[in-house]
Amino acid sequence: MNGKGRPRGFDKTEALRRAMEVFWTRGFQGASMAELTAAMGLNAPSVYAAFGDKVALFRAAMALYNETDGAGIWDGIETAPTARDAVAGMLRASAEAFTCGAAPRGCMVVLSALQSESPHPEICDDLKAMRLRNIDLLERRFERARDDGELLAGSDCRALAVYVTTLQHGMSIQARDGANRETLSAVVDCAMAGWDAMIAASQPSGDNSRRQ
Amino acid sequence: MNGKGRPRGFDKTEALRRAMEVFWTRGFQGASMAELTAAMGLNAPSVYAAFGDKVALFRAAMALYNETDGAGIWDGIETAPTARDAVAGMLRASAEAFTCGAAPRGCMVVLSALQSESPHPEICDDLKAMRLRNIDLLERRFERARDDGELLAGSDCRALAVYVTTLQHGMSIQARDGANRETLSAVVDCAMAGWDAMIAASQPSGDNSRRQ
DNA sequence: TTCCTTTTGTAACGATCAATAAATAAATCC
DNA sequence: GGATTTATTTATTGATCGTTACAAAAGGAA
Repeated sequence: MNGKGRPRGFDKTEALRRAMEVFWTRGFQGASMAELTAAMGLNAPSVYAAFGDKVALFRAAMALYNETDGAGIWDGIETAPTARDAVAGMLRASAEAFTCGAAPRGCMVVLSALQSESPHPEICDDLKAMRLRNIDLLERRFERARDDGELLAGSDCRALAVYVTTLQHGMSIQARDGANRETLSAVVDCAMAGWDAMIAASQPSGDNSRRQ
Repeated sequence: MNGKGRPRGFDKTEALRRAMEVFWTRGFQGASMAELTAAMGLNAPSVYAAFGDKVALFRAAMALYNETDGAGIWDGIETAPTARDAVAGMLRASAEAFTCGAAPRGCMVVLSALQSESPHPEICDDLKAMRLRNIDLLERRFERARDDGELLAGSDCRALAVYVTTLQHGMSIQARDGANRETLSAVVDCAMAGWDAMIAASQPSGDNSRRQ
């Protein structure tokens, strides 16, 4: 059932990689099908036949991103020996990935569809779910570190996880604004310099009333 | 020369405020003139006569944002008694502004035009310039704190300024993802808990070679 | 009143948007 | 070889994009 009919005349993965770069650079809304098909070196019907409509094409490109350029950023969270190493490794991997060669700056998950109330909320919901999953991943790692004694028994693991991802999201914007690898590394250095004091002070939420 | 001709039949500032909310929510690209004019309660020719084209309308809306919802976030940087107070005040003001009433979540400067290579790079450049100006503002405040002895003589003020703005940019994305005021406040608590250790460790850049 | 200026509503402009119909081309299966 | 199936090319679809002619409407100035 496989080799029936005229064979496809292009490399599907390579075409998807080019589409990914366009989505990554311009965002979902900013990438027109005309530009996408041109970058893929195809005519529109070939794209629609191979990937479906624009939303499906973006989802496939997003999946490819997670397998390629986006991989390796969050992979070390579970395997890192300590929570501190997990955070430092993820942030330093981000600093590298966000300023890597000719690839678009910053993270595709953060930058390619932020306007949730768009004609295609599905796309934005997908990306949001990925971001929230990363928070959960960090939170679980911190809970394990709390069980291991690396973090205090009263540590607010959720708050720490949100803090770290907040910084990582901001790094994507800095990268888009032109920050180079040294600048992003300096940001990570700042964060890690404060880490020990941060986890020493982290407490279960409740005294937010002292907000000025 | 003022009262000549037919008087305008709408409140220009009120109409601009409604346009601002649409741009804030949908972004520059995501906001169509059809939706903008509908939200403003006007027909297209009235909008073009009063504000010019879409780019000019966005710039006017951006200026209004800086005077209203966006005001008060960065105002305290120079006047705060210490650099620590400046950072804490700015971040806490952001946490409030990003989760305020019925207003769109997050910061319009960060969220409304991130795709720099768009058909309208001018808009993105404007916002980028605003963000870089905030970094400079923080850097200068930190330099003053260094002269005052609050920061060490060898502190890397630029790196600290980029770190703080990175966190603030990330907070906009968290707000868009649904983070409430307590969550953002907890992020600020984390940052401030690490602040003293961070400024104690901040050194002039140069040993970034120990990046893993 | 009669100009003169500006705003308003209606309707439409060409361009671009995502998506597709129809016809041709190239492979396998019988 | 003939039939079938899939891919490619060309051209086009209706919808929406930002923007604007045009003429009626509403004020001050003569």
